[in-house]
Amino acid sequence: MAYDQLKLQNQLCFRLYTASRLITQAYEPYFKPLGITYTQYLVLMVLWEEDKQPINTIGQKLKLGINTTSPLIKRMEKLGLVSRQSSETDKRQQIVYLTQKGKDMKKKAAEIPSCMTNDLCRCGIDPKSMEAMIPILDELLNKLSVKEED
Amino acid sequence: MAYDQLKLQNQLCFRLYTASRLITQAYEPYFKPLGITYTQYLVLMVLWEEDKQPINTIGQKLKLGINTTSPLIKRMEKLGLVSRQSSETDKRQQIVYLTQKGKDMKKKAAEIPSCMTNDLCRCGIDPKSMEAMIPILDELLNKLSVKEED
DNA sequence: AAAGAAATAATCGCGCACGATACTTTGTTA
DNA sequence: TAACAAAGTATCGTGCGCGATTATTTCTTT
Repeated sequence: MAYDQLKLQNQLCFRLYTASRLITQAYEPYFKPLGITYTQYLVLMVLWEEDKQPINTIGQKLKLGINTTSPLIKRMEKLGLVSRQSSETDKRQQIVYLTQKGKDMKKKAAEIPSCMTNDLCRCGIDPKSMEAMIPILDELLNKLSVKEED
Repeated sequence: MAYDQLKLQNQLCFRLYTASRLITQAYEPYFKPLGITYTQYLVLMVLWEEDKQPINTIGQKLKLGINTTSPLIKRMEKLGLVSRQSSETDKRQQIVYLTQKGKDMKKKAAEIPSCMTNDLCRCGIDPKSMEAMIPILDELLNKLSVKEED
């Protein structure tokens, strides 16, 4: 049984890994004109929903470590999308906030999700099937996130 | 509607991306003692199933480009897991084959999938739910792969 | 208040991923 | 056969992800 499970085709992880990569690649044509990456888009979404958040909070929402978010925000700062300043109540915290360019990007990016949905449909992908995965993925993410907090 | 879709919680891509990362992290404790990474494990699985394959074929099976696989194989060569030699019929092709160390690794890695299954169960994750995702992911991967070939 | 623990962030090193480019070998076409 | 197109590979640059370490600030405990 162990040898069977070794087979590539049986691996859930490989499918998730590949699906993630291929969908991110499908997003790419929409991000390139905006001059951002998928990960930067995620950070922007967090900030569009609520501006001025500590860098660590952003990382928690994206489930990324500080060692990933810190340089990520730094690059976004260099692009002029965000800026940061130390919290007055806690000097350890770096509060990240959107610049005007970062705010304006929201309008430019507004159509990306619907474009992506259209693209996937055009490939013959059934949106209903995809939606069926969401609760299962949420269960997986919740359980795995809890595990991380041990 | 576009603004609704912008919200992080509605994004399938983010869930796939995060699930992939968290599961790969869960694998990590098993790979570390073996001195390999998840991606290298994938290459090994391809070769365990059929030894001596062109580097490009390996990449196609993993849906990775030559610009990823080439340096990847190079690192695995340095680790002594694989070796390569030019095809005699087509000097362009680099045939990758397992060394003894690469073959021996199969036995060491044999228990990883069942260990992972156990770990996930211990987190309260229902294997049946996970299996339900596999055909949906396969549909997604097939459709997206076809798109790539355009 | 002083000492130690915890939280937050930054940095380093390494291994992916991937777009872009260049090079060699093979196949095709005029 | 010569010129050109295509296939296969390698390399470079950039941006992640993440384990590990360090530094600063805050909290806790005595």
